[in-house]
Formats: sequence, C-alpha cells, structure tokens
Amino acid sequence: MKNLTLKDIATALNISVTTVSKALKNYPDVSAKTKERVKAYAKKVNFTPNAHAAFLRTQESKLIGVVIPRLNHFFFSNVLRGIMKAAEEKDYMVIVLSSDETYELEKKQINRLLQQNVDGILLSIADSTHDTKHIDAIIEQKVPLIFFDKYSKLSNCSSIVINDQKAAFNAVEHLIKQGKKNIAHLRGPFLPQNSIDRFLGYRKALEHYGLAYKKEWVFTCNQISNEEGYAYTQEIIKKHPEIDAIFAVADMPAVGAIKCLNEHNIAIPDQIAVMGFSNWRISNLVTPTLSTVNQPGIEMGEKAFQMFYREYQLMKKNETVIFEKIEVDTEIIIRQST
Amino acid sequence: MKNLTLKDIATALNISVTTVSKALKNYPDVSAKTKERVKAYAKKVNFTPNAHAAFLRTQESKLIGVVIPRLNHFFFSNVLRGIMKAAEEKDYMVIVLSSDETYELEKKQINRLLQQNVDGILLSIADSTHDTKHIDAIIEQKVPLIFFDKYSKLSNCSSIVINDQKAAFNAVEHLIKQGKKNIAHLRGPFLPQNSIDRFLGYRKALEHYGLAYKKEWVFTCNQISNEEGYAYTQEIIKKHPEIDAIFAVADMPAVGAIKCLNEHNIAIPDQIAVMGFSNWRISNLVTPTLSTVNQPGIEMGEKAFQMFYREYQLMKKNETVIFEKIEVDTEIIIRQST
DNA sequence: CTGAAAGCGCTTACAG
DNA sequence: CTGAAAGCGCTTACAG
Repeated sequence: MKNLTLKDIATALNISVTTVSKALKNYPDVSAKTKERVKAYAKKVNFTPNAHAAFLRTQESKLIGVVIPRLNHFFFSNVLRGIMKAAEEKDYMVIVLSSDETYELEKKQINRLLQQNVDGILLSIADSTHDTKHIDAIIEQKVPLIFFDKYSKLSNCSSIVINDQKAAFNAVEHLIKQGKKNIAHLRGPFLPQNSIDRFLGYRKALEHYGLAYKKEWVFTCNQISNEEGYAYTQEIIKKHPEIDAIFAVADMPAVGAIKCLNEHNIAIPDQIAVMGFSNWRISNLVTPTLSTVNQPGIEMGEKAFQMFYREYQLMKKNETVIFEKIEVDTEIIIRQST
Repeated sequence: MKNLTLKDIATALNISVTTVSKALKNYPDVSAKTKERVKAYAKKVNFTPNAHAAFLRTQESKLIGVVIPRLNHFFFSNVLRGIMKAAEEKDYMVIVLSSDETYELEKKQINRLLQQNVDGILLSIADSTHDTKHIDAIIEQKVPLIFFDKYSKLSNCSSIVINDQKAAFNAVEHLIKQGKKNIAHLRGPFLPQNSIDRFLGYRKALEHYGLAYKKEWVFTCNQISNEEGYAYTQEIIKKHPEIDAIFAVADMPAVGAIKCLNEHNIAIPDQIAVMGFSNWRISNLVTPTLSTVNQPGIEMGEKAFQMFYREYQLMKKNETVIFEKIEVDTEIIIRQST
C-alpha cells in the first residue's frame, strides 16, 4: 500500500488539491460540507500528510534534536523521558544523539541535526567541550537552543540547570546538623561545572558553619565510579581516622564508600556518615540505604522542552526572545546512611 | 545566517544547479576541476543539503524510528546505545519513542513514525499489546520492521532476541551444579514472552536434572521490583525452609531477595544462593555481589540496526527479503551470591 | 466557496 | 562535460 497524497484524495472526490489541503487544515474559506467529505474520506483511507513536503513549505519539521553526553545514565535517561513526554504533548518527535562526552562527536551531532532542520536543539554539553563555535552556529541559524544540566556560560541562550552549589551546601549542612565535624569530599573531575559547583557548595557549608576545610580531605574521582569511592574510603580509614562523614559528588562513589565501610565493620552513620548525590535507583537498594540529593530529571526534561517551544513560537512570530535561566529545585533525601 | 541552497552555490560559481548537485554527489560526468571548485566552495560556506527536499526525490529519510516500552531501563538504554552507534556508522539518525508498555501509545507512535517517513522501524513490543494490526500496517507500507527483545510471533518480519529459555536453563543448571536441590523461582508476569520463557527454562532445568518442580516455589513478581523480591523471600524463609536457592526473573527481585536474606543473617550462597537475570549495574554493587545472566543489550542494538539496514538495501533494489530470526548469546556471570 | 499556479530545495532523465 | 526542465507532495497568495 503506497502512501496516499492530497492528489489521490482530490481525484477520488473530484475536487482540487487546494481544497483538499485547506479542508484538512480547517481553513475558514471551505464549506462545512466539503470539509466533512474530505475529512471523512481522509480518515477512511488513513491519509497522513507527507511531513517532508510540508516542511519545504512551512519550514517546520516538528522534530527536535537532543544531544546528551551519554545515554545509559540514569539521570539523563530521566531527562530524556521528560523531554519526550513534553514533546509528545505538542506532537513533536525527538531525535536523540549522544556525544559520548567528546567535543568532536558533539560538534558532528549538532551539524547533523541542523542539516535535518530540526526546529530546536536541546543540549547538555560534553565534559571535554572547550570551545563553542559549533554552539554559536546553532544560534546563528536561529535555531532555538536550550542547555540542560551542563551548559556553557559563554553562549547566549536559555538554560535549565540545578543549583549544584546550593544542593551541595544543603547536603553538607545536613551532615553538619547530624553532628558531623570532619567531613571529607569525594569530588568529581575538574572540568564539568557541576563537580566544581558541588565542591564549592561543600566548602561554603563548612565555612558557613565554622568547620575546618582541609584539602587532604578532598579526593578526586575522575571516573565518578564506585571503585574510586571504595579506594578513597580505604585511604580515609587508614590515614584520616578523624573523618566522620563523607559527601560524594555522586551516588556511585558513595556506594563504593558504603561497601568499604561495611567491609571494615565501620558503623554507618554513627562512625562515618555517607551522603551521595543524584538519587539513582541504587541509592535505595544498598545497605544501609544511601542519603542523597534528588535531581529531578524528568521535570528538567519537561521544562527544557517547554522552554524550546516557547522560544520557537516567539521566533515564528518574529518577536524578540528573552532568554531564561531556570533552576530546578533539588531535594535532600534522608535515608539510613546519615 | 540563512541556510544555503544549491542555487546559492550555483549563482556564486556561475554554473547550473544541476552541476552543483552532481559535483557534490560525485557523479562521473562532471569534470574533476568543477567538482573540486564546487566542493571547496561548499565546504567554505559550510553547505549542507536540505534533507527534506532530498527526501521528496529520493524517498530516503536517513531516519529510523525506535519504539521501546520504557526508556530509563538499563537494558533498553543499552540496546538504544547499540542502535545509535550502528546508525551513526551509516549516517542514520534515530527518533526514539516510548510506548510506556501500553498498546495505545505503541500504536500511536508507530503511526507518527510512518507519517515521518522513517526508512525503518525497530520495535520492542509492549507487554499489553494484544493485536498486531498496527504492526501489519508497517509491513504493508513496505517499511522494514525489526523486532528486538520482545516480539510478536504472529508478524512476518525479522527479529533479534535472546534465548530466554536457554539462558534461564543455564542459570538454573549453574545453581544445580553448585549442589542446590530446592530451587525457588521469582517469575515475571504472565504476559511478556520473556518471563514465560525464563520460567520454562527454569522448569526444564529442574526436569533435566531430575529435581522436583513445585508450584508453591514459584512466585509472580508483577512489577519485577525489589520490594516483591524482598516480600517473597520473607515468605520463603517462613514457609519453605527447604529452599536452598532462588532464581529470579530479573536483577531487581534478586536484589530484594539478597536484602531480605542479609537482614535475616542467612548465609548467601551457603544457605540460600541467589541468581539474577540481566546483569544490571546494581548486580555488581550489592553485597554479596549477585550472580546473573548477561543480556548483551548493546550488541543486540547494533545487530538490530544492521538487520534493518540489510533489508532496506535489498528492498531498494527490489530484491526479495528473507527475514531473519537472530538469537544473541547470553552469558552466565558468576559472582558471590552463588 | 473553489481552484490554477507558483514555489519550497532537491535529484535525475534527457538534450545538446 | 554542462544545463534546462520536470517532478517529489505539500501550502498559500491570488484570481474568479
């Protein structure tokens, strides 16, 4: 069964293509009777307009592109779910591409999306992205661009992020209020803003509550893996017996820390409390369950799409777009480890 | 900066649109010199052809659609990664849609993809899908369709799956070889073929090794959750002290089982061994680490795309397509819990 | 209220 | 080797 066209319908009903097109789009200058005939027939033969042909005229593809650093990552999967859900409501479809955290691939994927004439691009930039020419190209082409989670401060467009600094501050504050005084930090690598911000939030909380900050208590997890969390915790036990709490940049290192503490029969949280970040599913499955910071990925995804949609509508009307910087609220999840 | 067209290039170089088009596509009947000029210029101005206009002529969108039951599911994320990776190599992009395990949404998403003129559809059907009219529509429109993981036996197309029955057989066989004799099964719900097959594999292994099958030892996890695993394990401890091993339909219930056994200080695997299924990341993070069956999601995704690509190429040449049923090998991962 | 015609940006059969 | 022209399937300004 070949795909039907307007022409097929026009021929079948013995009217013009113009009228068919107008009838299907509810133009006011078509008689109710004709509209009814056309619509009934279109439905009967299950007609769907050719999206590509329509694009050529309307310049609207009803497609957006999403570029994420990695796909099988719980947080990004959630963001993607949110995006897809919101897109669905506006009858948009989503092309998903991964940058694998590399600058080169990110650049390539953006070019592919522009070539495909997506109506907008939602991007979470790769850790290794060091310049923004490819990003500026999007903006120059007047394609709405929304950053989510990881963004470039240099680019002139909207973004939706969580306030990592504040979230980390709150997490560490919680540890302090539990009576902890010597708090170690398993931080992330130096490049993505997130891990810098979480580190800064950690420092600020210590400062705010008059606690010591010692750089020997900060350990860098370049892979953000549980293995690193495990290894550093071993080091902490051996060399820093004064430490009574660990705040990790993410749940994986925190899970590694818990594993290590369990194996050494160190009481969690009494001897050492552990706080994660992200609220991955696993945080609720380890023993003891892990206190963490919830990052509302689905909500972020939904809002990111809505931001695109708003800007796109304005752009179509040639109205000026004022860019937004939205911060989504995080939430401390208190479980057994603190 | 407006998008450039062939015409812009033609004007700039003072040659015809035809020649520009041919030069860019390396037609043999264009002089090397002209080709070079055109290509150099196109590169300089960063020209990319309009995909929609090209489609109108070629009927090739370089887009495939993927419909999965749910997105933030470790296995499907992996499949998607594999699909995207293989697609990338052939310069395809992937539209991802979720059916949320519902028949209605699955139907709708397929229609949307057909309307978008994707070159092919990769589908893992929803648990609740009970008829296949929407699927037949794909086949009728001569759009290559590949089932992955969850498929409908009724539809005439290719599929790539794991042999759940065999995988489950091997998993249970492993428990038996560890000396276990009274093996319980936390099975999945009744609808998806996977959970039926895993159950059948379990029964076959018992039968093959002359062990008792008792239906009181089989528990249905409708949500495939760790809570169910936990609750059923509690029941097992109380009412079926003879049970010395648990084989779960998936890792989550197995993790719940481990948690329950840990809390009751029941030695794993000496008193009760636990075997999961899927090799989710968590299986390596619980204590004791969970033995499980690895489902090679990435590989399945890559192959699924390649199957589509092969069929699509044949179809373009009007050659007959012989459908394939591919089974991807699973692998038993032995860790501390068995 | 209806329809003929132009045009979106490509590709390709055909002519020269 | 180059180019004029038709056509893919729509939308919409314009004429009647």
